[in-house]
Amino acid sequence: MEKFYISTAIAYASSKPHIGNTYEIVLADAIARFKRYQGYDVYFQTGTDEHGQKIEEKAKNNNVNPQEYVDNIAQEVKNIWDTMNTSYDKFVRTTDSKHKEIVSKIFKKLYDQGDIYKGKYEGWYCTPCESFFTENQLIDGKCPDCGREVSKEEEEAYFLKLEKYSKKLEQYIEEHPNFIEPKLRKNEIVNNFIKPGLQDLCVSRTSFKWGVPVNFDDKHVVYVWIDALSNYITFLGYDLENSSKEFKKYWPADVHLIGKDILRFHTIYWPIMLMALNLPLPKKIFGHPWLLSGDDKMSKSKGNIVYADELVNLFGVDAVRYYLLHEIPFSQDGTFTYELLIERINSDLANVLGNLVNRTIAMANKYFDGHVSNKAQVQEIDNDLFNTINNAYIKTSEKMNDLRVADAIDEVFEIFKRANKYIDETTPWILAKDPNSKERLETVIYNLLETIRKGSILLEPFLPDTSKEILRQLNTNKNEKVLEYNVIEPKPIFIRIDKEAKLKEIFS
RNA sequence: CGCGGAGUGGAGCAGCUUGGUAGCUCGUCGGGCUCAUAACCCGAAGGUCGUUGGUUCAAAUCCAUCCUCCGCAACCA
Repeated sequence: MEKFYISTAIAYASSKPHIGNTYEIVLADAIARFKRYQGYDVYFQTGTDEHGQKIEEKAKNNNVNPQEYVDNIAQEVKNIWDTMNTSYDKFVRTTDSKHKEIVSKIFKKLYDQGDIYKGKYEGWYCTPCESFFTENQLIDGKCPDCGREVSKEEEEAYFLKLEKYSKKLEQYIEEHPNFIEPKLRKNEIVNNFIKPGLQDLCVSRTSFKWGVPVNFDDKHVVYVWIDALSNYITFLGYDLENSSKEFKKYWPADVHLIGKDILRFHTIYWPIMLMALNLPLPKKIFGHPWLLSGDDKMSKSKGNIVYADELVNLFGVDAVRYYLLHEIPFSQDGTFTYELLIERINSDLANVLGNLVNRTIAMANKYFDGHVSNKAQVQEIDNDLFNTINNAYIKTSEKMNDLRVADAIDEVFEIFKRANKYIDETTPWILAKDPNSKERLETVIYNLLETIRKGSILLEPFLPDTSKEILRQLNTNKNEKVLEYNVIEPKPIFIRIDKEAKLKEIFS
């Protein structure tokens, strides 16, 4: 069986993730589920990034030790991931002892072979704040935090030789046009960083303690990104000499799904680390766009943060999943508003899908007491329905292969739209009035039930609960063709929402 | 002149690589139907495709200029 390894970036455990951060795990989940459905042996990894200065500070401000702080946030992250019904195989945390051990080993190995060397880091130091700043971080030449004078200082630090691998990386990117996607992100990276020339990266810190110690020089801790990026291999069982079977099976990753803001780390530092370790590079780094709140980036200072669990309480998991998966374009930022969410729920989920299932099952009950079998009274008019179903699988697969998830969902919904039209074309309520049309009527209802069954199976990667609920009402379990249906009483899957009333409720 | 992207009917987007009647979803309006969640089906209105110029028999699509918005510009993650 062919393997497929997909990862999300590990969430930084400094605060609770908002709906934009949650987008990534849901997107990855849809891809992972679809690959499983296609028969791949999928490994899906996510987790939290728990070291670094920010976390140390946050913990201090909250009067807890850093470990307690990240334990708490990691649990919150996991809860949200679970609330979103995501099917990750492993939830990793960088404070894991085995992970830290391997990171230390990696650091030491790179040092021993000369890819990491000890040098001097020069920067502007603010004594009261005990922090270093770069030239362009300064505001009017003063400390950006407190506004006081800064002085030029040097400190010892370890550096990773990026320059050494620069040409090799550039060549790799050019030879693998799908390595960085979307394409515009590739241009940003190549033009802004690689072509002008890479400077060696400072990969140790002495200004704080919360990290993986450099085991041969304990004043230093390993730069969090070295630590964080390693998660993709350490938790799979990578070790310098004795890597696990899982590692050998699943590495290299097929897709690292990440936010566009951390592309630099994944397309420059990470590949170079891997080259230095003599490991193959991941096949694809996909930098997805952001979900904006209205027209603005979500941020605490703007007070426009929306959380996934709040939305789930208001609208249900699959409505939120649908919105995230369907409304964000491939390479441009998407927008979140309650108005748009409610409109999508009403028009797509309630009207097109929910109502279709409801009316079909209602007819099966009304005309046949729920017992419907294939009477095979097929007519010319049925063929277009059958074609739509067959094409939907092909088109959905194509879109998913390109990671165009929003377009893929549309292809699934083509099935449900076509089915609604089929009802109008075949007019079952008229057939029901003529006893001679009984078998044709049963064939029509049967065709509809089969269409809905197939559509809901294809829908599973995107809306797993909804898929399950539809199959429950059809009273069948899954995959192979059903010869005789015994449906139960229909129950609305998505209720239409009164937009004005709901908005009033939310904002009051 | 740092690099790159976007500007298409009321809203959100596709089309631009390989020029040739401008497309999708939602919304609006009209009609149909009644199995169903005021749902479903059909039809219509609505766009000089940011500006100006060029290439061409022909440009949303190629070239140039300008305007507006946005992303990236390295050691916080």
